[in-house]
Amino acid sequence: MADTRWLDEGEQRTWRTFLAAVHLLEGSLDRQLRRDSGLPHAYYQALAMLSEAPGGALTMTELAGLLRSSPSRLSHAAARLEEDGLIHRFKRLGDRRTTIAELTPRGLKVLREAAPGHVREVRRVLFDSLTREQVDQLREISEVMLGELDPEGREPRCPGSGGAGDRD
Amino acid sequence: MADTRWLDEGEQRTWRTFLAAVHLLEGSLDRQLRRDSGLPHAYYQALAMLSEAPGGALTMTELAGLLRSSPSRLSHAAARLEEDGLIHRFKRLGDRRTTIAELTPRGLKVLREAAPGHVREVRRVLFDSLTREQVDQLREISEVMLGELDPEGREPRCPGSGGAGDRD
DNA sequence: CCGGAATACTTGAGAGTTCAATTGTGTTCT
DNA sequence: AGAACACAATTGAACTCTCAAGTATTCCGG
Repeated sequence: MADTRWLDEGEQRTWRTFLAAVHLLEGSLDRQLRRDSGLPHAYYQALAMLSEAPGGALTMTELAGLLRSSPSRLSHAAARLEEDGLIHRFKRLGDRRTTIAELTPRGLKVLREAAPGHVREVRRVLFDSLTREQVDQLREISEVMLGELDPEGREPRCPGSGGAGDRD
Repeated sequence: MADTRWLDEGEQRTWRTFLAAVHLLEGSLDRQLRRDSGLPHAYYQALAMLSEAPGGALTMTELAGLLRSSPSRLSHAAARLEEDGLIHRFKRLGDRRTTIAELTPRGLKVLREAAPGHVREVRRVLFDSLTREQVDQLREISEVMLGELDPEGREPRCPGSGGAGDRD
């Protein structure tokens, strides 16, 4: 094991600032969504993905892929969302192993009501203070990271349009 | 309430890619550290901050500030770290309200052993794939975010040098 | 068409984070 | 000095996430 190449001055500053920013950003988003809609950010994202899928429905596996969530995490989330009546789960005839998650009218309503405040928050903590150039830079940097972390590369976006517009 | 300014194409792609990347990145770091040292990333960070503080000690409030952690979170973390013998807590004479957290020799050892693998992981998932320019861009972007999210602006870095070098 | 492997999802336990409430201590103002 | 306030830290409950197992179903090679 060769001796470690530590982070240099610039890298370390970047790394720590980045970690701090991300930590606060997630807290901020989560707090806002919980307060205004009762949903944690991750659950909101699930509803958002469903809303963009054709028919407002996806299999658990598809949804997990889009959210880059473990099956387990999604299962727990879906259980809660279903209990709250925001989605419902069912099986397709002829396939007893796949589960479909579908946005309920109530789920769509909650999503629609939460969306504006959420987008405002996203703008406030991120886009409002970044230049157009920085937004592009951040996308490229994120794509590089994602390439390293998720080589399979699930689709970054959702094709459909059965949903409710771009909810974040 | 004016009608919402939704994210445009570019912003949305940036936002989603960023979220996905960050989510995977945190998972990756946390998994690596837990596996190799038994510590979650947040706890590792606490040890790292202490190791850089003069005397390997900080008050809970100071440490919370550096980690951008709530007092509660830090308290729980400290309880666990103390139970594991990685830090210990005590009061200064003449001040019965402030608590000092101090790295133990064992804590320093654990940190030292965990550091190389952690830095390797940080390089692998981030710095290895970014250009020098992108690292600078990411720092600037993070600083902007941080400015918005933490206007008080705790010091981004630790002054001291009683510790064990730059452990991330 | 049978048996092993892969797939789809769920479950339960354990751990960390958050929020609200609490305790104890120092500070300040009159 | 005494009361009100602010500060430092902790606690417990609720919630989410992770990991490891477990169940059920489908696929596939011989």
